Amino acid sequence: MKESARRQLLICLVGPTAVGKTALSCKLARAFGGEVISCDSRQIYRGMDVGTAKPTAEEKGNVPHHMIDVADPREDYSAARYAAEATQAVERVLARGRLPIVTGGTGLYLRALVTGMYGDAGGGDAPGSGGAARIYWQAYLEMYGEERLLEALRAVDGETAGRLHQRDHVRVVRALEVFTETGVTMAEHLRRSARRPRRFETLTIGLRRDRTRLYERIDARVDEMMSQGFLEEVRRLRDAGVPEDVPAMNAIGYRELGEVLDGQATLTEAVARIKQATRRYAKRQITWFAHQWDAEWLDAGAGNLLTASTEIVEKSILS
RNA sequence: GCCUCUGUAGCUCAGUCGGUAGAGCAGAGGACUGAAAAUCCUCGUGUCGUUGGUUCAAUUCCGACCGGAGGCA
Repeated sequence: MKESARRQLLICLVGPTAVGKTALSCKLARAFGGEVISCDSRQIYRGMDVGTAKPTAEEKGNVPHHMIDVADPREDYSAARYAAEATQAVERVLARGRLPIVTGGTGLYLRALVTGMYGDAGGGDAPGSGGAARIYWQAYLEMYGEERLLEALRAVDGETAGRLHQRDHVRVVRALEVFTETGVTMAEHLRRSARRPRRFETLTIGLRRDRTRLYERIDARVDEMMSQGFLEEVRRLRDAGVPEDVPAMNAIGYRELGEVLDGQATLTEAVARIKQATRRYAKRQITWFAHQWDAEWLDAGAGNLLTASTEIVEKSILS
């Protein structure tokens, strides 16, 4: 009975970058016999260690981690692929009778794992990325401009066109791509997926931290990354033939340090911009989780963090 | 010491032919379903260096002073 309740339960640990998720996830995993499922769109990639603050062997201790180092930086990863692979990882953990602790700051990936992407369940599969429709609409944008691109979307899916901004090319192109390839509007896909049951029960703990302190931690961590060889890591990836325009290399830090290697920026400038970009990123994460995901929020700076989170987990496991 | 330029938002600056001012960056808030560390949206009151003068009215014109840059000695 307890077994069947547990089968479905995922513990999720979310929050902005540098808030302290890694440390707590390992402690919780030890306390409950759990395994960590990383939910981070950049720790996915092999060879990107320092700059993504991947948990070190020391941090991990004997806690198994999944969904780290599962792709080559040259690959175009996606939320859907994450959902598929992470689901398998979760199921393997559950099959071992252990508790999956999904930890990370990539909201879209968490949603993909827990609720699934649209198109997953009937109604025609949504297209992946890089298909013919994508290329077509991208070319259309080049040729006719963003205004006509949005008009094209309005003609078939006024609802989505109405909520997207003309300049948000990524989303406008995606919405057109979805309709072109499936014959179903994105708005309709979203409606259907909202009706679909969740794939897992979740209990989400959100970590927050005083903004000033969070930003101080970010700044300090970037300095730490630099002293741990972040620049050399970027050089190594380049030398290994990773192109600079792949999604992986568009990650914070990798692009700025790439410019340093190209002689287009000084190291000092780059470090300052990495810190700034990371702070902005943290703010976007805070906003996303605050409005897009239910969580029980705990102050990561509080002394009783482990006890508080342990209590929350225990309560949900037993209920 | 003298001459020239300069002092306006956190920073770099624009501007007001005299009617208390606005850009970029920084910063803040928000959106978000197969690119998400991505992509996109919204938000600009500040002793206009200080102090006198002229004026109905000065950040704007004039003087002095203080700070900064350059030039001549």
